[in-house]
Order: sequence, then C-alpha cells, then structure tokens
Amino acid sequence: MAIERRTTRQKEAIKAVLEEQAGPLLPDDIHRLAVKSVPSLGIATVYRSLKNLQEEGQVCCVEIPGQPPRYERTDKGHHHHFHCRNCGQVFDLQKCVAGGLKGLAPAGFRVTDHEIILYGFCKSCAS
Amino acid sequence: MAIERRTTRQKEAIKAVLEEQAGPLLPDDIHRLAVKSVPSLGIATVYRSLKNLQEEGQVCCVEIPGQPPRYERTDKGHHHHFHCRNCGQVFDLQKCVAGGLKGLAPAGFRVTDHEIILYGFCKSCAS
DNA sequence: TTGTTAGTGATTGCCTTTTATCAATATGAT
DNA sequence: ATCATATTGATAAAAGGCAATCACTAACAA
Repeated sequence: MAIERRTTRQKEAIKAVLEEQAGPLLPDDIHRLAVKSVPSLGIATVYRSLKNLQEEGQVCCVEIPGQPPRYERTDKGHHHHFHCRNCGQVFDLQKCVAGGLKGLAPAGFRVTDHEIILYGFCKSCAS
Repeated sequence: MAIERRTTRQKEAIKAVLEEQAGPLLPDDIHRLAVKSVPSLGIATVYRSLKNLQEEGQVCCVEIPGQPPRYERTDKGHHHHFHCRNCGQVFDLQKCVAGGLKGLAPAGFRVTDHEIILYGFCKSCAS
C-alpha cells in the first residue's frame, strides 16, 4: 500500500508559493517565500516536498541551460520561458511556435519534444 | 603585455577533435578522442584549453538543460541542437526559426537571444 | 486523549564537474 | 644548444546541488 500522506503547514506553504507565482522558482526562492508563512521551514523540506509534488504530477521541473532546476505547477499547459539576463528571473511565455519547428530536424530523426528559451531583459530591467 | 602562447601537441589535438566533430562535445568526450593522438593528455589540460579557446572566441559553450556543458567551434554560425533521448548525443540543426519567435515575449520585454532544443531519437536510435 | 508513524529541521555526506597546486616537461627566442 | 617560462599531468580539493541521517515533532485514526 502507498504511504499515508499527511497535510502539514510546511507543504501547504510550499504549494501556496507555487500557486501564486507566475514563473518557475528555484528551491531557494520557494524556501525564502514560504518561510514567511512557516518561519521554521527548512530547505530539506522544500526539496522533499518538490520531489513528492513531482511524483504526484502537480509540479514539474524547468531547466534553463547552465542553471539549477526550477519548479512550477503543471496546470499551466504547454509554454516556454524567458530568462532575464539582468535580474535572472524566469518568466512564462504565453505562446508557442511548435508548428514552425517542423522540418528543423534532419531526415530520419524523430522529434518527441522541444524547448524554446528566450533571453534578454524583462520589463523592469529593460527600462 | 599578454602572456605568450605556445603551440603544443596537446592543444593541437584538442583543436583537431573539435574541428572534425559535427556536434558539441563534453570535455570528457574531447579527452577520450584527443588521447588517441596524445596518449599522455590529461583531463585538466582539456579544461584549460577549452577555457583559453573560449576566451579567444574559437570555441563556445553549448548547454543542454540538465546536462553538463558541451563545447563546439564558433565558426559554424547560428544554429540549434537536437538531443537524443536514447544515446544522449547532441546534433547540430541546420535551420533556425528565429523569425517565428517574434511576438513570443510579453510587451516591454527585450529579446536579445534565443535557444531552441529538440528532443527525440536520432537516426540510429529511431530505427 | 493517546499511540503510531509520517513529516520536519539541522547537519553531514555524496556525487559530479571544474579548478588549484606543484613538480616536471617542453616550447621557442636567443 | 641554452634558458626562461609557458604548459603539462596527476592529484587534491573546491563548488554546487541534492539526498541520507536521525532525533524530535506533529498529524490523525481510534
């Protein structure tokens, strides 16, 4: 049988942070934000909760090249990301150009998946 | 004055490997291949040479999310990559859909750069 | 309320990639 | 050929991110 899952203030705080946030967050960001609700929250619990939430399919991992993994809710549908070169924050993009990707791969290659990342300066940092 | 640069068998072997190879390589791959020319070659020298070649602009770093950096020549022009989920190898793509990316970013954002990565199975692994 | 046990927090340890160290070697100007 | 020193190779060890540990706490079924 599966292990019993208990509801804790820690998990709720972590889920709440992920719920409110627009883009993917670093474990450290999540910790910094969730500590406001549960001051005793440890970083290990953040990692454990993220692992559980991933297994449950509620959260997924977003990787920007050269950066540690970030996490976001899975209920946002297919989308890509924008990485600000100044503040380092990652933002969600609304649209996807997947259609335009047809024919990019050489003959004989089977494409199952794709990733698009835009880099530049976010609204705050561009001005 | 800048430090004097000497030509060595090691550097030549590393450059030769990068020259011949189609896609970006891991430091370890480069080492494994270059050792054929210079059996005594150490991995530290590979890292040092890659760092120098990067500074000189001859080589650049290619990062696939969740993977250690790979390196390739800079003289191949703008292109993107395909990562085989089976063999793990990274291949160059010939075209780019940069045009289609216009309008992906929210208003106020300034896009300077982009990255497209296709995932799937390469020719060998697809069959 | 009580007991069982999942969850927590602090810390240590681990793993992988990369850099620092340093004595020995090899390049290239003279 | 000689010399100054850039470069090398082996090794140790940093750095970063994450998992394991373990005693303590707290959720929740009875």
